Amino acid sequence: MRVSIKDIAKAAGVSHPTVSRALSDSPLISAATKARIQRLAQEMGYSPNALARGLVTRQTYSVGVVVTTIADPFVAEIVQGIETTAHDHGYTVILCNSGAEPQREIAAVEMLRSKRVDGVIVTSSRVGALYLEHLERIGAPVVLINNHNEQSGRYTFSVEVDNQHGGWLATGHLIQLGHQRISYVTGPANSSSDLDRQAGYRHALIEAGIEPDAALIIPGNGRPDGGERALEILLSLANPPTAVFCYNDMTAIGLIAAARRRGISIPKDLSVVGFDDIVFASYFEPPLTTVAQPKAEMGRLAMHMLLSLITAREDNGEEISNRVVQGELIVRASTRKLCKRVERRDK
Amino acid sequence: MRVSIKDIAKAAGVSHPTVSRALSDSPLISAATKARIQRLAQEMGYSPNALARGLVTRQTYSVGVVVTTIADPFVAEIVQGIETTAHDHGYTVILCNSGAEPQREIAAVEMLRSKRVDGVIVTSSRVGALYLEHLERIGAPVVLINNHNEQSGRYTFSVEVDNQHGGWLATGHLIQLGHQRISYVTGPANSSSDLDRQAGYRHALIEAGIEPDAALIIPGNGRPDGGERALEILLSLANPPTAVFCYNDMTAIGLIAAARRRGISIPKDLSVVGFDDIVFASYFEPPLTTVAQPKAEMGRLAMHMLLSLITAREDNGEEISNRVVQGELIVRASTRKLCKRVERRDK
DNA sequence: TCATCTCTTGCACACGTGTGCGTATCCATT
DNA sequence: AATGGATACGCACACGTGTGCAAGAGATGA
Repeated sequence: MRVSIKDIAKAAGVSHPTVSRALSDSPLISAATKARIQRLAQEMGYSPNALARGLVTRQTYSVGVVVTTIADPFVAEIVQGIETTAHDHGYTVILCNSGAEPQREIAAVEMLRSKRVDGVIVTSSRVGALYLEHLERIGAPVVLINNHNEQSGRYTFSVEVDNQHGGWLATGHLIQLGHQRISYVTGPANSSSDLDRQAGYRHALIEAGIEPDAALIIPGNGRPDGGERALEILLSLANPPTAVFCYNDMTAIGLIAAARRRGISIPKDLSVVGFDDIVFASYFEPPLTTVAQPKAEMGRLAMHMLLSLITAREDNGEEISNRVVQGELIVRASTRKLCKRVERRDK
Repeated sequence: MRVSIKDIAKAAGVSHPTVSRALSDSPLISAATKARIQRLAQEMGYSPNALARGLVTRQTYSVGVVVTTIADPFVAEIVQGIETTAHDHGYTVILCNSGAEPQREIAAVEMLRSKRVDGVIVTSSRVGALYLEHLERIGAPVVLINNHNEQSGRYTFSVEVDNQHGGWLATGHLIQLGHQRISYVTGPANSSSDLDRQAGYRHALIEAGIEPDAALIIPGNGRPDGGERALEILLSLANPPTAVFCYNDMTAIGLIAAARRRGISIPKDLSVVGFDDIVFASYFEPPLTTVAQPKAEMGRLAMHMLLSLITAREDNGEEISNRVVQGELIVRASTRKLCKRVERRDK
């Protein structure tokens, strides 16, 4: 049978409030009985009931983390950062895979609400207006990762990478290597991160005096198969590019695999840049040039922000604002200088 | 303010037990009031308090999942399987990274005990006797993944891949390709999975009439850097092997990267087999031949087993036993037939 | 008409913990 | 010796929910 503070109270010949106070190290209890009760609790194998405690204190010390799928290594690294920070502050993580199905997302949110989590971190790729409304109903602060939300509510904030700057870095790197015709392979449709990376790409081109060519924007989907298809489209172009910037590393990997099958050498015939710097980026052949997102760091930041929001509800809130972190260009071997090939300038 | 069943009771002009029964669809309540109360609950935005419910029913519908690190894509895929199955049965997953630090593991277990989880799944690489004892103290059933535990307790069982058979498959494949000198690069020290894979390796060699050579067993650590170092050792051998079976894919990747730097061609000069079939195995160059573990499936199985154990506590338990699943050899391009090279037979 | 039975609802308690407030004890001060 | 204050502890209630049991209201049969 499970031992409660009442059992300890009976064993020690005191009342249960005394035990409660002794275990929480209250100054109201004499040092002698405090020590006696603590030893007793230890001996009897007492474990405080977090449910009962949460019921009365209205604090559960647990946070919900909603992801599309934890099997995505990019997501997993973020969650790693979240969990570690949460643990260090005595918080517990409840994991929810939404699988990008709205119905499942709703169910997850309802569950978190029911469990009375102290806060929520969401790293689904897109967050519809309807979903955000549900999120607000939890009645707990919410932090979004890589989800730009225009009107951050009273208690919802976000941590995100500077996608535009990242796109600018990647494209600028290719330009500096001498490339003029540079493709962009898009990510999932309508994602704000895709649009921002693309904006950075355009910005870098214009800055260098290169006219952006709509034909060089090739649709992808953020997954390897999207990259594979993109390469085929790219090759069918009348005037194919000498370099390509991909929405993310997964896309780049697919594209490179397809290129290898077609006998196209990377980076000799085509330079490729990715985005994210997933775990294996340096182990691919060729090692992938990419824009690194500080994934674990972003998880840490999000959790810290959430902790601030949680405690800010009691204290009058210190000012918290959305946080934007910078990606970092990591040059490996999938890009190289454009040289000694006849450069075909259109128009 | 949060709405409780008492608030609904007041609004409906009934007592709170009536509301409780109406919402749980009890046959004791008339259809009319049941409908009225359910509609009222909907309107008032009622969300049941899982804490209070768990306190009285002694069921929390949440399970703890302890992993070394969720950032390991292999682990993440297992957790994906666990979470999906848990969700489908109305259960919630509490995630704990142990980071392989014993102190952290203990803390995690204590936290899970405090939260009164209904069960626990552990997929840390090694589980010491002391740790298992702590685990038992949770007072909830435990399922271990890829952790062979000799004496499974009253409520602890396991799901694991057949490591010995997997090692036999990998080595057999190399033998069939004509290789005679085959190395094995070990995993983390003293892990039972490593010993079992090595046993399968020896078994396949002996079966084929090849004398196992202790010099060909090279220490690794389960990570890429271990594989890189292994390659150097391997090259320094007087009579180097023509093929190598690595403890896992991470090791193989490191080994292949090191080989590339040394100008050694895979699979022309050296055939390489991995283990696990991590997500990117097919995207590496060359695509990796490996023994696939059904990761998501193992997660599913473990969760199903846990559900059985949980419900079996009330019903008299149906018989549950440890489960062993078979890996599958996946032949890609990192291995190939040994041919037309002078074969050096020792002794 | 009265007893019995079914249907519906309320009362009271329990789960385990935290906390405001009252009170008993003891020591020091006047 | 009486008063004051500090110290240490118990009483009672609250958090939100589930459930055994009693009780009231009708309906039905004798």
